[in-house]
Amino acid sequence: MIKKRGKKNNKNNIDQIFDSFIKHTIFKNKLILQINYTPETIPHRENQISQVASIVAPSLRLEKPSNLFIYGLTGTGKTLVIHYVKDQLLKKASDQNICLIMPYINCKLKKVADTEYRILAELIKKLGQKVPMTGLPTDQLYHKFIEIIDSKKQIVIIILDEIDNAVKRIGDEFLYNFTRLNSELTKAQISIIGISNDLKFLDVLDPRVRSSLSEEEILFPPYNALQLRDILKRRAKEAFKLKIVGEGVIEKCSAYAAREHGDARRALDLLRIAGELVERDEKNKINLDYIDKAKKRIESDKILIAIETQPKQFQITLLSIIELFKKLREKNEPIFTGDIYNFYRDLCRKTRIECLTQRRISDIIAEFDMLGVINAKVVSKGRYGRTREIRIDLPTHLVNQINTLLLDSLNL
DNA sequence: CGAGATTCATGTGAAGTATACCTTTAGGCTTAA
DNA sequence: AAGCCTAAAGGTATACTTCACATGAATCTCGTA
Repeated sequence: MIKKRGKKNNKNNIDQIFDSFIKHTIFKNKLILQINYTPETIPHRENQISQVASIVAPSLRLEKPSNLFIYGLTGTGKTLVIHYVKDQLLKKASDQNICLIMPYINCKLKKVADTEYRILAELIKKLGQKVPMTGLPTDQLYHKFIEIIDSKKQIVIIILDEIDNAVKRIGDEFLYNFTRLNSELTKAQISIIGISNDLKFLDVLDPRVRSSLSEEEILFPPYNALQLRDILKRRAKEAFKLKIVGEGVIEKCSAYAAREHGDARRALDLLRIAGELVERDEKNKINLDYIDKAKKRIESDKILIAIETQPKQFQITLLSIIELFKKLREKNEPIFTGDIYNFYRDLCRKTRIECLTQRRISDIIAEFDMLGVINAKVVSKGRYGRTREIRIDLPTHLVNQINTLLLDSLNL
């Protein structure tokens, strides 16, 4: 989002920008605020850490640990704790010369690990072998996987993050297969750690899968404002230079995040983005205004990135929704699937893009609903049929931003 | 007037198709003995 | 004869289409009070 400047002094300007970046940095170590950073200590999660640790500990004696199911809202430190314990355990295992591997898979990543096949493929890739992204029968991947693992006596702990996402998409059969994998193994043993953001996730599982997956369960409660403040303080101290963080900034961040069900990731993002904004403005103090600015930025950026990476047909569909939404904005009336499809078809005709069926568009709309970009609800309008009632609950400026992004990316 | 039938517009599931990609296999060509 | 390359054959996953049936409340119909 760098503003375009005149071409005349381009070089000078760039120089200036770079120079001020070097001179003006307010960060001591920005990595610390990044979400994938694993700190040396994880405050307020000691309990969970020791629980997880005691559950996976048997692996150090080459015994199969119980399957574990972890759940809690976003930003409650689930992934962080798992990574932490994983690192410690792997270190210990290599000290003791024990064969232990713990592949970590995030099942949410679209086009990477959102089908049974792709999860397996990813898993095999993590183990250092390559498989084609299409063309092979799924059970052949299972065989290959088993072959790799069963080559020696070892413990394999598969970590499936955001597992609820995968199950919603493709059903729970693959979990069943995974849990039964042990009976095919002779030397190695597998156990599974599932992580879910959805607290009710276990209820929708097949009872067989459910009982074997959740031999152990750990709930991660949300952080409260005090704990968030503590976490932020510790990280801010490491991340920023002295006297950068203004009065009350930490408090405000943690208050915001506490309101959003204690999401620590959010609080950290807030602080980091605020820092980046300050830096860009060449100031050297983070004050409360910047937190507000950062809050807006985060919300829009997340959505914009998600949209930018969608396939073309998804983008056209969304564009149709937005165009219709703009027409109806004043009246605040919802949009229906049929309207969208008509608009979409016209758009395709005009731009000579191949046109999908309504059946497919219906699914695409449902996917956008899952993504949270739009708000779709199936309603029956009695005599006038049944349809999805679609609304967009995003701030106007963001809708406009999405609109231009789509026009841009579709070359319209 | 109210219970039950009808209706509409589309949701939704299942099965089929097109595409892109994979492995296997057989034939043909090259090569080295 | 052995080795290597290539192309065809046979197979799969995925995205999409086609077909067919399911939904569910507003509206209609018609018997009854």
